[in-house]
Amino acid sequence: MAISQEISYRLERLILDGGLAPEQKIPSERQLAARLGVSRAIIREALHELQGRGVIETRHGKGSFVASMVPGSNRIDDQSPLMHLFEGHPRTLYDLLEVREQLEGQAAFLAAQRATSLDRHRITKAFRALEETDPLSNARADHSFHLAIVEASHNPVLVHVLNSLKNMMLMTVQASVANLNPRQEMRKKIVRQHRQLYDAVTSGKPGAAQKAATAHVRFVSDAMRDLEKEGSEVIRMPVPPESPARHSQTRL
Amino acid sequence: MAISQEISYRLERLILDGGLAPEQKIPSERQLAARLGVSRAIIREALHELQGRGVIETRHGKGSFVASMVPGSNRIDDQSPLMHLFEGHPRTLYDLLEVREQLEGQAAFLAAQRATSLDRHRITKAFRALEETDPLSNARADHSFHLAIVEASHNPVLVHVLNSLKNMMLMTVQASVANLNPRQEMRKKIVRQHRQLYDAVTSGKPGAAQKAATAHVRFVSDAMRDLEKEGSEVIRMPVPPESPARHSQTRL
DNA sequence: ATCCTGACACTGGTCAGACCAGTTTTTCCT
DNA sequence: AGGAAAAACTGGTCTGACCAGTGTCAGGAT
Repeated sequence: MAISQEISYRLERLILDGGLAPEQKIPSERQLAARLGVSRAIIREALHELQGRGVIETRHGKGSFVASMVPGSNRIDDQSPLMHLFEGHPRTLYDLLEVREQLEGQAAFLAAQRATSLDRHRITKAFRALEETDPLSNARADHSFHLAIVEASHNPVLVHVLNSLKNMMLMTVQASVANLNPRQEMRKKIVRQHRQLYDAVTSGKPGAAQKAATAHVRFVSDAMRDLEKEGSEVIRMPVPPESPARHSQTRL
Repeated sequence: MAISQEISYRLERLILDGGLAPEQKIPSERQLAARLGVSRAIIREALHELQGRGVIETRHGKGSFVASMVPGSNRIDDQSPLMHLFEGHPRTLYDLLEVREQLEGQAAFLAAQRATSLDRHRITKAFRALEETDPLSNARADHSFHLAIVEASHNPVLVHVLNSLKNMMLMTVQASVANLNPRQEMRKKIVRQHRQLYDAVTSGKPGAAQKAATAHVRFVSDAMRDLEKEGSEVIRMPVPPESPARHSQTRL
């Protein structure tokens, strides 16, 4: 393994083990180079690696600092590189929602057509949980609800594609919930949309289900766009990954 | 912002947009340095940043390569379990076409809305090639045509998702062409569908474009279903992978 | 005494050129 | 033609220089 990678690895370990606290300043590049007996270029490459990973931040003229991580100490290193792409490119959020709008609509359509009684049971369960859940853990309930519908589409490819987008979906759902929930009217509208979607799917109305799903995603997207205009922070930290027992998973 | 970060950003974007496909080799550090007019150290720092977030992989003596990651870090390629599913269960072909129908429709819709003159030029070129090509190499021309439209949607997520389905898409397109082309009436219909799609997209009619695209995919899907009933072999070997000169490459 | 100002000593950012170490291609001798 | 040496790639590392922000602190003007 390259030296720069060994060093980035060591530094990361040091930080994660608590040797270096968040916001704490990291020794200067020249100091590190001298102390570790390597050239400064190597140190810079190692730091850039950590930077790319979001572990540290670097400020010209000041130095490098351990990035302050989210409260809750979820340092579970995300498995999806795309996450990072995301953070840097907010526009991608809307690109994603654009695709989601379509796929969720299709999933709802197919779910309404194909859902078995077992599927409907799962969807109902998720829907109830969503209604009863406090807004805080709402993001996950929200996601579970949508997931149940997607799986009811009985299209493995659709499930797979959307599953690939899981992390990002979680993030957008999270973002939407985090930002939209505080607003009572928003929340009410969203709840109503969920109800419409639920009704359409469980009562077997494909067209209505599709409309409800696309409208829902569209609404969330538009709402976030508005929020952004107001200057609010839209992008949020991802929800810590969970791996719920996925029944469809076995089909893949 | 530092130059190295601008560069890593640009490369990232390039990859996101599908300009650089997974497993594809990135120009050598010295080439990039020369082409971008910066020192090699900068290039290395940028690459280390991308490396840190798992976007690329670097092999000593060989070069740097786009990590085979797909939206959500799940690869939907030959190594994917999906592919195995495929072999044993032709039904997946129709699941795939179901999703494609939707996404191609959306892509066509967006392309009709957003295509720049350059995009239209590319689409036109691909379309002409498609018309002039003999049925044998038609599969690739067909794919290129659809790809040009997808890229004109200017939605990186859409591009990337469809790009990760590339192998499977090629397979289906190939299957369709191989099976449908021999039948004169079929071929004529398909040509007419392509023409409709082309006209709608280049003349900026989103609704018509979407209809044309979904109808096309639907037609192909139905036609194959019919063929299957007749006992013909539908599934074919995938087209040998090629790495066509991607126009985005020049943006480096 | 207080407030500015400017020199200086930090910090990271960039560059040039060199050499080492793997990998691939080319060349040329057998 | 076959195979081994040589050359031409690739990334990995080092050195030393200079530029560009930031902070400090002494000294002069008020």
